[in-house]
This record gives sequence, structure tokens and C-alpha cells, in this order.
Amino acid sequence: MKVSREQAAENGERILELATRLFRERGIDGVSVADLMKSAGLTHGGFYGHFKSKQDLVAQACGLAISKMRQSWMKTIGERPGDPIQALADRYLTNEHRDHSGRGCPMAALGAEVARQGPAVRHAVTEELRLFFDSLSRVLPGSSNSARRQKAISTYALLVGGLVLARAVDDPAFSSEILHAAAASLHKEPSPTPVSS
Amino acid sequence: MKVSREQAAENGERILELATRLFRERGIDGVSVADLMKSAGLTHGGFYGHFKSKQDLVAQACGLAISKMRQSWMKTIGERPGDPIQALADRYLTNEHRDHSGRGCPMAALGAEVARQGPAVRHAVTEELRLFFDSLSRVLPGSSNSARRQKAISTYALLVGGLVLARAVDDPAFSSEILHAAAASLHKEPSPTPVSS
DNA sequence: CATTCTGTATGATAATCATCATATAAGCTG
DNA sequence: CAGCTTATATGATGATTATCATACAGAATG
Repeated sequence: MKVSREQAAENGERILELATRLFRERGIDGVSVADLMKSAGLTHGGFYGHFKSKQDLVAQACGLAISKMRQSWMKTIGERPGDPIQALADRYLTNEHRDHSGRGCPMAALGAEVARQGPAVRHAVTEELRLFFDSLSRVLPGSSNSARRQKAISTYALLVGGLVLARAVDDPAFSSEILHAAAASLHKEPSPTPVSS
Repeated sequence: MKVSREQAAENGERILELATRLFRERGIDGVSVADLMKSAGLTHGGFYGHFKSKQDLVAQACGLAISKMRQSWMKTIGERPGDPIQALADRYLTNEHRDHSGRGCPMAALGAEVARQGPAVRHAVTEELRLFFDSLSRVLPGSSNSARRQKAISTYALLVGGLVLARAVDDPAFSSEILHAAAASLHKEPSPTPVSS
């Protein structure tokens, strides 16, 4: 069966978006091409009409996921401009986010696995992360450009690490404690101490 | 060929220690039983004389890796008791650590993958992480028990997240920037602001 | 030295994987 | 409506996987 040109393009997008979810849920190695295509309601052979290889899909999926995260973070900050870091932490360090990796932060779900992927994937992730930190630095408070950028990176690192640890642990109380400890460490500095750079 | 009882026990330990390294380097899914046994100088069939299943090995390997990390951290702190957090960050957030995951932090290398493993693995990781945070809280400075514990968890989260991000990125300059940004965020608080809990 | 025990090797199992060649059906173009 | 184009389906490829049954060599034990 063939489908309309329009339908085909939509199928490609559906496969890609489905991949961003399944990869985050099961890991990159945990999703086979056949699995993915079946979930999209298609058969496995058609995959290679849409993507050059699985690596190609992984690169696109990782890039897309980070790009969407950037847009979502900007939206979150726009809704509470007074305390952006608090707004982000409140959304990020939750049991909800911990328990639904499929729609959550791609770096927390796939960061370590990305480090072992091929050049195309690494490059896509690198460039999207650059954009992400650029955007985030621009909207964080801080006395200098470099201080804002440092804050953007270290805040994100704390969130990612906190979520990774909270997910690894199987005791819900312990897991919540980790999330709260990470959140608490962001409270401490209501106004950033002036930096002598 | 059979080996002495002593030799056999040593073989088992060698397989286990080799696994802690290979898993961190290539991921859990990235190491097959045959690969592992070949690296240990044995053939694949003998594996099941030492371990009940691959999951069994993974659980033991993860537990052992975290336990060894705890001991190594305590040693690091013992060598510079005045500024433990600085001592840890100096050792952790380095290009050296980033580039040699095999001997590095197990949670940074395997955290996300652990979250998708079976109950035995999750449980082993949870209990070893508990011991880890218990030990770490005990040697960090802080006004109260809970403040020290919160500091232990959030500091570790920051380190793990920073390393994961630094490893995901393929540009060395960008990667170093991430490591330095994470380190800088630990400098800022020479004496922790009193907490009103 | 004889017997038992067991760690390892060999080889087979069935399942799963990414990838591709081919066929076909149907949209698109003229 | 005729012919070209192409997205998808079917099925096969060879490689890789975890696991297990069996055999045996040689250590452990008396």
C-alpha cells in the first residue's frame, strides 16, 4: 500500500517523534527498528525509506528532543520571569518528571548513552546543547554574561544529576529525598553573591 | 580444563571486576557475556558457573563499583580534610575523569541505564547509594545533620550531571567549559549560609 | 591411588537485531 | 486515462544475543 505524499511526510514525523519518546523510555539500545515501526503502525522494512540508518534517526531524535526542551524551558521562564531558576526546578525535580522519562529531559534519560554514540549523534547533541545554554543564559539573572552562563550550565547539571540519581533508586522515599535535596541547594542563594571576575 | 578451587574463585573476581570496568565503558547492553568472558581469557559457557544470570552479574558489578567509589571518596577527603567538597570536585570534574569512564563514577556512566534494569540491580544500587550518602554526610561540614546530608546529595548530583553533560558533548572546549562551570558553582559558598530549619 | 566433585570448554538453541532486495499498490504527472 | 514514481510490505540476510546441556580434565578427598 502506498499513501499520499502528505501522508508519507506525516508518517516520517510520527516515527521521529515516537522515537524521541521511546528512546527516553527504554534507552537507544532498548528500541529496535522493528519495535519502533510497529508502534507507529507500520512494518519494519519501510523504515529505511525515511531514514538513512538507525544512527541517522538517533541523531535527529536527540536533536529534536533537546530543541523541544529548550522551547519548553523558555516558555516556563516566560510564565514566571521573577524567579526563573525556581520555576525550572519546580517543574523539573518532581516525582511526575522522574516517573515519565518518555516526555522528560533527554539528557537525563540519554546523556550517558549519547556519549557512546557515533559522531553524527554527538554532533547533533552538542549543537543543540549550545543553543540551549545560549538561550538559558540570556534569561537568567546575573551580574555578567559569563556569570549567567556559568549559572545556566551548573543549574542544568544539578537538575540532570538529581533526576538521574532519583531514577536509579528504587525506594520512593529515598528518591524523593534526592529530588528535594537538589531543589534545596538551589534555594540557598536568593540573590547571587557578586562575582569578582 | 579444570583449575584449582583457588584459581576458580580468582577467576570469578576477575570477571566481576572486569565487568565493572566494561559496563562503565560501553554500557550494560554494550557488553555481551561472550565479550566479557573473552576479555577475561575464558570461554562464554563458563560464565554461568560463576553467576546465576547476566542480571545477577550486573547487580553485583553495580554494587561493587559504588562501594569502591565510596571508599575512594573517603580516602580523598581524608587527604584534604579542610575542604572536602573542593577536594572531591578537583578530582571529579577533570578531563581525565571524563575521558576514562571505565574507572570512573558508576552513576555518571550507568545511572540512566540502571533505572531501566530489573529489581535486583535497582535494589543493589539503592542500598549502596544509601551507604555512600551516609558516609559522605558524615564527613562534610554543616550546621546540622540534615544540612550535611542535603549538601552531600546535592553536591553529588551536581558532579554527576556535570560529568554526564561533559561526556555527551563532542567539542573539547565546550566540554571543559561545562566541567569548569560545575566546579565554579561549588566555590561560591565558602561558609554555608545558616539554614533556618 | 581411586573416587568424587566441579570449573571450564564445546556446541547448540531460539530469539533478536539492523539492513537490504524485491515486489506491489497506489498516488502523482502529463 | 496512461505511465512514471515511490512509500510501504514482505521476506531474507548474516550477525549477535543470553542461556543451557553435555563432556571432560583435573583438582579435592578419602
